[in-house]
Amino acid sequence: MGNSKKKKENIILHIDMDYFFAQIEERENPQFKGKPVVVGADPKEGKGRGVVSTCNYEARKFGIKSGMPISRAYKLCPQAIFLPVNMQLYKRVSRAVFQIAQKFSSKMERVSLDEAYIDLTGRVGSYKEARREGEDLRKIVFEKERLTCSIGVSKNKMMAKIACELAKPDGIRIITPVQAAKTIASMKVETIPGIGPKTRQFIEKKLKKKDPQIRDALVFSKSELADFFGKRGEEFYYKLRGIDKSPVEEKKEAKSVGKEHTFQKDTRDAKMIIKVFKRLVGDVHSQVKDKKINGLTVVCRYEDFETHTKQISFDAGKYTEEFLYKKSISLLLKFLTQSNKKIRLIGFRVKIA
DNA sequence: AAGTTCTTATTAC
DNA sequence: CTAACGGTAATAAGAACTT
Repeated sequence: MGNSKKKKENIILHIDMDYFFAQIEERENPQFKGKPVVVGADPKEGKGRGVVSTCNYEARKFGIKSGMPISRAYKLCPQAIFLPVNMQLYKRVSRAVFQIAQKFSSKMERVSLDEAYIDLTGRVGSYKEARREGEDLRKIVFEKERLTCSIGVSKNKMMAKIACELAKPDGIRIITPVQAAKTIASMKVETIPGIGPKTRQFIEKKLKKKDPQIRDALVFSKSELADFFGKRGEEFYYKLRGIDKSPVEEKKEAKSVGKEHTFQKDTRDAKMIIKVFKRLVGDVHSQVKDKKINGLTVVCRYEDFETHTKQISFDAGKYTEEFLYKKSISLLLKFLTQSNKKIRLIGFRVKIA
């Protein structure tokens, strides 16, 4: 390759807003600053059923974390400020932030309300320059929105995200290509996107070692990983080595839309269940009424957390709410008939053609 | 036997 | 004293059913 088509060096930036929902609440309510703030379900004196969506660092000092049952968060810190999720507000702020980010490259992939990847390949010529860009972005976001964020820069999406994790909160971290593999070697295998608790447990069994590090998992060959984990296995082989070829691309249209509801108390009250279900169908229908759909799924979680689904397919087309309701209600009723257990959650989802 | 459809498991934010 | 646990979406794998 010693000619004119010298390959441009890939440079990817990952931006992640710090404790996003809670930080916005602090911004809107300065009197919260310095106090523990928890955004999520209503704790209801410790009897609430939801989870923590986001919390600030003061709340984390008490052991509270995202995804934790709100009842547990309440026990850990009953005096915290518990706030409901104000999604409208967070969406508006998210749009403002990423409008700023967009100016740094037209190639941007928003992963969620608070995270995005930006492809700087070709736009900047070096990691030194990329660092300056990142610092710039952080500065502008803070000046315009009074919110802090963290940024990671590296040779691919996965490494940029890991770099960002290391930068948190309110920081920036660059991992150059030569540093990549070595930097992640001592991290837990769950650092790799796609490796969650179940996959980790499987790896633990294979290695006869708990909390395996990435370096430990390097002993597996590509074909071994493929045997263990199928299609994902080959990906893991590369990711464990810091390699990730996935492109930065705009989020595509949703392939399905759904809604779920967890009851305050587990129930078999058909009136109530049907009433809620009807609302779910209506809400989903209003989101997709001008889209062609070709299937639907009904979800039921019983009191013991056992979760089942029933689905039907039909010809792609635009359907009325009544049609969707008629098609789905019979599936829902089967869940009531086929078990005497109380029901914890019901859900309704449609597949977009 | 191949092609859909249905169901569950896992992951991520 | 057991068990704390949302909502939304994607993807993969395998079973079940059709053709």
